[in-house]
Amino acid sequence: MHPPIGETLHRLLHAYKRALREGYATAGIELTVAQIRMIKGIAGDPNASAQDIATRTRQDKGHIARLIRDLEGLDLVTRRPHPQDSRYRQLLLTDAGRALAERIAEVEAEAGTRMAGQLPANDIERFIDIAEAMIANLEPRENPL
Amino acid sequence: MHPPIGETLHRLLHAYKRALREGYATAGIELTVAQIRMIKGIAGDPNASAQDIATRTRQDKGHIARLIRDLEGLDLVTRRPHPQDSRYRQLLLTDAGRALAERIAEVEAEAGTRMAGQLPANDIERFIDIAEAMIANLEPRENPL
DNA sequence: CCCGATTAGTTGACAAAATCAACCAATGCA
DNA sequence: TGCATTGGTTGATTTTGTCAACTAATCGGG
Repeated sequence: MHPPIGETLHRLLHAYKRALREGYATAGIELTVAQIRMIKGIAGDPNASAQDIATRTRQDKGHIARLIRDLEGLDLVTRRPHPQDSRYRQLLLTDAGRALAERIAEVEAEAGTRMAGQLPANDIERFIDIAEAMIANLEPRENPL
Repeated sequence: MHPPIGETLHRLLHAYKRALREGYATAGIELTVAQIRMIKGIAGDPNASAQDIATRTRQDKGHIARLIRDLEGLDLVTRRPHPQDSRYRQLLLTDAGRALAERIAEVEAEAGTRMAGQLPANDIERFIDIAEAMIANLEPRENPL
């Protein structure tokens, strides 16, 4: 039988986050999962603004602002004003931040491999595609095409 | 391209929980997502103990104990001692609890339908199967067979 | 039968994650 | 110029999750 999808999702993300935390801990990375998500977000899109990341990850901008502030305090991220529009603050990783991002990528790849286990790569791709489709279904479309 | 699976999972559960909260709110159900998970857990397995639910949902037993205490305070759940082993406390829904569970099921079915969107039922089942497989991969097996 | 180990449950303390609202500064536009 | 909008910051709070200590009940071996 198929368990309800909601329960499955809860348990899966829970298990995955636990695996990540363990991986980070053994790698000596002392950041929270949310902070690490931020690092990855900035690494994957340099010069993005906090607002960009907030909308992309669908998270509260206040929450994001605090995460960035903390990461800046740890000298992992720097902010510089946008040359044209000084409301924005472009986000960049410091050297330490970039080095950390690489280590994070390793840990995540490991966790991902462990999670994938014996599943064929095909299934994983399919899983992600379905998940993205479901996200799109859930999101209130302001600009339905 | 495929976004990293971790990000996808985060966003999916986030979007799903938001959809649930909205559904609960419009249905006039004033409980948190975690409390509602508990109600469902008890509804689906009457006479289960707190420990049963903790292990099944992989959640901290202290967390579970508090949720149950609150739900009992709301007259949605009752506890009675196990006839043979008085360490256990069997969990049961009250009449109000059962009535609520039905309304919850409706809201969740709706959210599930919305999330599934145009996706064929086939894909959804496949998704759940893959997710369950990944959970199994992540869980530390104490009894590897 | 007794004693130590185990198990279910409770509680305290806390950390992490998320939410909501108010607010300021810079920008864009009518 | 005046006003709505946007990016960002901060405060307050709620929800969720984690770890540890503790009680009470049960189990199992000597």
